[in-house]
Amino acid sequence: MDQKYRVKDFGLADIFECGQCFRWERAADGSYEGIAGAHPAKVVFEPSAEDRYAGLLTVTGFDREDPGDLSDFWSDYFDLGRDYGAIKAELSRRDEIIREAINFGEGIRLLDQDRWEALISFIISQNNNIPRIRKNIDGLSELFGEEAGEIGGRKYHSIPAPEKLASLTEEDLAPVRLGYRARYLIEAGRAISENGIGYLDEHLDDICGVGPKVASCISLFSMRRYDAFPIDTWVKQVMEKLYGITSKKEMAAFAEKTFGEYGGFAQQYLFYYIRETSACGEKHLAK
DNA sequence: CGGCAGGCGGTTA
DNA sequence: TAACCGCCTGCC
Repeated sequence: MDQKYRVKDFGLADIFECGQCFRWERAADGSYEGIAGAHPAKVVFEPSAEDRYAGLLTVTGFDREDPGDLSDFWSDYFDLGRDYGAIKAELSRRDEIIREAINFGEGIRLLDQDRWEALISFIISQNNNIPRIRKNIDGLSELFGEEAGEIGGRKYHSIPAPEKLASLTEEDLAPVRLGYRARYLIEAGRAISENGIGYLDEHLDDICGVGPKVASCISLFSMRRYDAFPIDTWVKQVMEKLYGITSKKEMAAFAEKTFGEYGGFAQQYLFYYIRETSACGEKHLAK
């Protein structure tokens, strides 16, 4: 069943390539196919003639079983209720330097992702590179997740549930090539299957394998903590380049002072900007 | 071959 | 509390 939305401040590449998610893939025509939680879908955006960041968004679901009405699910997922124009204007007003980054990623929106999916994804992301992160998540899902649907002959699987992960051994997970992260995933499975997903509200950083950066990503991308400002190697690069700040501590203080409750949005604009414009980013994308 | 990729846990001072 | 080190893996 198709869902159609009139959107603005919206760009598929900006949204899916700005570092917040790992399970969407660009097709030759610029549409994306992927899966959010247990919902596989094809996402098409047709920009208007006047504004390439405004137009018609069509989400076509390919759920294996009838999921019921997903119009609200996708609206929430793409954060369609938020006025990104206002956020961009406010950030630009607070800080002139970030304008360049915002101008570069005008179509970015913060996806409202599933907490369990975010927890697993960002544990896997540590000391890792994006192609391999994607590979790890796909492999984990294909081997141990539930079949969720099929798009054009390709089967999509959800990330295995906490109970499923808790039942596995590191040996079971060896084919996924997670390295030392396998143990962290199993322990996360145990923590959540025993205590429920609400455990993350108070104990996110008690989970083994979740340090400050990973916790910050999970908070921002799945717990609506929009003030979170994850500082990774890319953000370090861009803060040094644009602001001349060198220490992580100063970066955090600057972000809190300058971007405040919009830190997460600022982080996404900055991350995407440096990833897509730096020589390192170009090299990475070429592969 | 060493270096590195969207860090973290553990140890040490 | 801060600084440092080793780490699975895959690709340069």
